Amino acid sequence: MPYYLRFVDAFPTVQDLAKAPEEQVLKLWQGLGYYSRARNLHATAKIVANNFDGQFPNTYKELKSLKGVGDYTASAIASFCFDAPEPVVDGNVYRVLSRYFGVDIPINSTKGIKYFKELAREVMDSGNIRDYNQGIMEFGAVQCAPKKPYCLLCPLQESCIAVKDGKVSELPLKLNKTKVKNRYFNYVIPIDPENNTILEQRTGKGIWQNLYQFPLVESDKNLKTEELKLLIQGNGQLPEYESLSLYNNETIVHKLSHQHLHTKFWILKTSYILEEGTSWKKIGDFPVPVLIADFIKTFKI
DNA sequence: AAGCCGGGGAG
DNA sequence: CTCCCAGGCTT
Repeated sequence: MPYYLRFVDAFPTVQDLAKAPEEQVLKLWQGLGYYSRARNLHATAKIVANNFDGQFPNTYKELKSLKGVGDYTASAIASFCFDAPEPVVDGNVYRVLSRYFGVDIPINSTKGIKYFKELAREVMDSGNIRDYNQGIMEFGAVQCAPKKPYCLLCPLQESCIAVKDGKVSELPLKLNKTKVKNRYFNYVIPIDPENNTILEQRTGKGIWQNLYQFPLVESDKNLKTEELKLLIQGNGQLPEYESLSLYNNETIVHKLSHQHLHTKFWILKTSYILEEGTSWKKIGDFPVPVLIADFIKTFKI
């Protein structure tokens, strides 16, 4: 709610969002993760403002053509906002349908995605699509929960196949475990005599696209001070240092679903004035990943 | 079809 | 600690 309220306060209309700089959008999104959603939302606002005269399209097909709007979101908007008879299939719906009908097709397989969408369409209440769609999702979230669902007091327990077969805890079936990759991050925080530092924007692919961070030295293992010193020798992006010291004695392990980031923060004191740098007072203006935000919070310059 | 993308909460 | 969670895009 705090994120939502700040967001709509900053961008009351689609035009406001469309004309905002991406940095402001990302700053308001900071901490939520999945930053591509913020970028897609921003891109879609521009399309709606510029190509649709500020009017959201009202059909599933047109909605789905918007960036970041896939099958679920297009169905949700079309049904909630325009009363279109489109069934929503989110994680909750997968759970309710797979259990109630006893379907063990993996929900993340091509076959499963198609099967559950068709099943959802068959059982939906077209004449009351808003309440139906929101109801089945809420039912999945509150009653037919992932763990410890309330089967004993469930109004559907007598006709639920999973209850009958004792397979509630096994459904829905999902394939593919994510394997975790270990990465070793060394953030080097330059501090000059005027308390300037250096922030860089992450570009290209991968995590935290377009967010900011301190100069990063990635390695294939944890580094000792001398090893880092060797690596940053002749590194054009870092100034020569008076001192280089490790800030966190314990390596910080920042865990994403698919990556464990073993992180060390190094304080690099320099006597150069970082003309192109960022004043420490202003670093709060930049959108940064939680890992960086947590460091900034604890570090006293 | 498989992989990638973040962070938080529950137990 | 470990386990679990979602929807869309890219490769």
